[in-house]
Amino acid sequence: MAKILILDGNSLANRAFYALPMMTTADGKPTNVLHGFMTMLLRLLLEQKPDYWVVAFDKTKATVRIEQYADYKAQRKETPDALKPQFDFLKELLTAFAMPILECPGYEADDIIATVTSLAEQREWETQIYTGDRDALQLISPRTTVYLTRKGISEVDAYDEGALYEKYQLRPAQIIDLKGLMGDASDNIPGVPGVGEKTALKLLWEYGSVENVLDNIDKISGKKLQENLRNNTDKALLSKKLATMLYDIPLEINLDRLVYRRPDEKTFTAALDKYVLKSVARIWHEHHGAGEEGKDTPREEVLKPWPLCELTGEEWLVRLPQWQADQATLVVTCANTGGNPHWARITAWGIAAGGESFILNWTDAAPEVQMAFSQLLEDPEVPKQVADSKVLYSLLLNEEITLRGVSLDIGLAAYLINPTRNKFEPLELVKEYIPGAGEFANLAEEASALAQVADSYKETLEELGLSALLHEMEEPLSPILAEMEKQGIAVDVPRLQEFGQELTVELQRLEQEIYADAGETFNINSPQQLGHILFEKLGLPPMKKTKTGYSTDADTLEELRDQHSIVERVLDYRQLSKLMSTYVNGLLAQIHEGRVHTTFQQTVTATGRLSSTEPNLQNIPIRLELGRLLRKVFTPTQEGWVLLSADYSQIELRILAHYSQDKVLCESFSLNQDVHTRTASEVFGIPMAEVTKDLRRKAKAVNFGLIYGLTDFGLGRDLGVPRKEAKTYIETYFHRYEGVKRYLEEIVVKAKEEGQVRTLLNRLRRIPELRHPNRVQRQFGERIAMNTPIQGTAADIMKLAMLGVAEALKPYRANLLLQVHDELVIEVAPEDLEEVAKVVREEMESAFPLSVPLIADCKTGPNWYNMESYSLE
DNA sequence: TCCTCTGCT
DNA sequence: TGGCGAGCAGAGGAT
Repeated sequence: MAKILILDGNSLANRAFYALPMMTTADGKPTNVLHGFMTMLLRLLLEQKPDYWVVAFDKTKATVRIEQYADYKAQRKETPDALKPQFDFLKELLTAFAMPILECPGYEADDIIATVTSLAEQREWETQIYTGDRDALQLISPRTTVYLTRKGISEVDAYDEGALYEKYQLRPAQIIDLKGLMGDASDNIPGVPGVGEKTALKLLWEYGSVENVLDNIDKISGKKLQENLRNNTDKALLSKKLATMLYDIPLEINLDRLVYRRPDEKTFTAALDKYVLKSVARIWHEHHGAGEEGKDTPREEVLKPWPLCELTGEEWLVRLPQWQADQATLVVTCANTGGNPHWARITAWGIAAGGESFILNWTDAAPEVQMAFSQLLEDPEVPKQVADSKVLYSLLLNEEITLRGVSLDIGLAAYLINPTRNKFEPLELVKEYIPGAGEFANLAEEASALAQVADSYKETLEELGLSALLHEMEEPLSPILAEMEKQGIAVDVPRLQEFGQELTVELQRLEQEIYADAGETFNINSPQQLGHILFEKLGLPPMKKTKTGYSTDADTLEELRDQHSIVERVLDYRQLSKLMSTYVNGLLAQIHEGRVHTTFQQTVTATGRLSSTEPNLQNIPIRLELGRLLRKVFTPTQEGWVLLSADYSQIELRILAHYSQDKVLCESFSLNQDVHTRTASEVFGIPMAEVTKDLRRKAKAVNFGLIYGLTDFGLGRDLGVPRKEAKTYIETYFHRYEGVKRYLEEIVVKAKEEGQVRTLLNRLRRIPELRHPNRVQRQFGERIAMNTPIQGTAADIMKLAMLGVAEALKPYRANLLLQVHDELVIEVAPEDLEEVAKVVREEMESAFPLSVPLIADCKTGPNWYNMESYSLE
């Protein structure tokens, strides 16, 4: 994990000034701050060996906080004359030291620190903040520690979550509440009169936050205190706001630029001389001097490619069998002809083994050499470490080689360690542990760099308890996905073209009618132009706005449907045009020899689901009949075979039942009831037999909402009922399903404590949003905390099921084709259908035992549209 | 490259 | 106080 140090320049300079005796150069320039600051900096460099670091400074006096509160920092003493010029000297010195400096007009160093911290959190870096300002304690997290100066600046106290709790019994987010109540004399933040640290802490222990304290004034003991709180609610809330560090300052910050770099010796020495900082120079040369390699060698220099060993054809024929006999661990990378891995060809290999690196030109290799390397790749006993095994499986299938013995997929490892990261190129994977790594000159360097980080990945996986998930689920899934992609699904091209022609006719007709309605031609696909026609020319009432103008989305148009004939036509046009562009044309462009070969992305989603691209076969229309017809074009590849679709019934609600152990929900599944009908019966207080369609629909929306982190707003919008009504549904639901309520509350509390959630199979997702100062962001984090264990566990179970199904299908004439989150699509020879359906269902239902039954329903048919339920009983 | 819109679970 | 159910991919327009 990379480490970043963030220093509060103003705060530390102030501390240094008051802590150290006056020092001056011969011509009278004050230098005590320079001395103190640089000493600290060099010590941190030596002891902490940061990969990245930065000093933040206040830029000007006019801060956004003054706009909020005119007296902000008004009391503050004028900066002493001996300190003032030292800021410029210090910045000059730091620049000579190649230390990154950040300033932002109108904002304080605090806000820069908060912003950098939040960026570092996103990258999951270990973050250390050095400051004398206790406000920074609000930034503490599992990966962020705040070091507060004690006595001058040479001694610091480390505050992590534990230390903070020990000292104040507060969570980091409550620091701003503390300030809100007690204020801060040095910043002239008022707080509540008569409330000091003692009282503020007592109130927070009891009520948690400023808002909650103010909501419960009546319950607080002490008449005077009650009165003070009552008369100063504004001050308390304002003070809290002033103490909140701002994350979203208008400053482009590229964390990569904050990488530690060794200063240019001459420049730095000259600057030290200028300010006569002899002891600083001595420390620098003692520990960081030119001849002293290794002591503080920045990590960017650690990446030393293993020596490149060039082998002749004969030498390869000796070396390859040798590796195979030794069962040597190989790190393997390759280059290919580019484009889609489903048909790209491998051109060269990079190999790292035993401290040496190699390049094998594949295109021109002798057949014997190719054969020897193939054997190595196919030998399950020869462990291979790779960056992206699924792509490698695919590429090797094109060479008619079956890769076996992948012992570490570093890309998948990185995904499990942080499923929200989005870069998985080898260089990015290497940078995680060797931050300064530059571009690779060739494949050998790439392989040797990967080899040097492989163990670090393994350690991190072990620490996070993710090794089993990697080796027993994700890695074995990769070859299965590669096979599914390779197999592809057949598309009835003439039928698709015909469908496209029908759409085209309809589209042209609608287009003309819309132009006639509008009285002019325009681009219907442009929301902007459409908005102009609807709301300006035709005078329809705008319902809502987007960032760039009027909203013209389906909800809006639905509201306006009756007001003008153009509206319905636009809705129809949109539907058809989506089908035409995305599905007809999109699909036709992806067809190779009558089939489409999607790519399943295994490292994209934050929850552990797969995603599907080029083409996306996980969003083929089904809801509306017209779109659903598209499914007719998806057929088995072989004449006479049939498609089998098996999907989990209500898997997410079953997982919720398992997690929450809610009596009603569990009973509902154990009795195999229709869960939405049962919910309607509970919420509306009527027998199940009397539940109407409409009540069931409402209950269904509630059940769905639960999984996503229910809000009355969202439910109300979905059901088209007032928010208040939605609220009563939710309240009644939670009254009847107390276990669910308790579970959802507990998971949020736990997530806040740990800053992360896990699925049943231990998949991890960190949720930095939970400690974001913005409440909207925080609530977003809470919904993630509720949804991810459920959605992620469903993804886990499906992946386990796929491993079982793939194995179970081997004896049969059947191919796994698609996974659509809770559904598997398989093509199968009709004579094997009965048995295949049986084993698929068994594998899916027994993939992972929950405390309620898992049910998979099978359907079968000649294409993906005409599917009929298939049951064995 | 971002935004809006729409398709799926 | 205003803003919001979760997770994705792709097309087309505007910038």
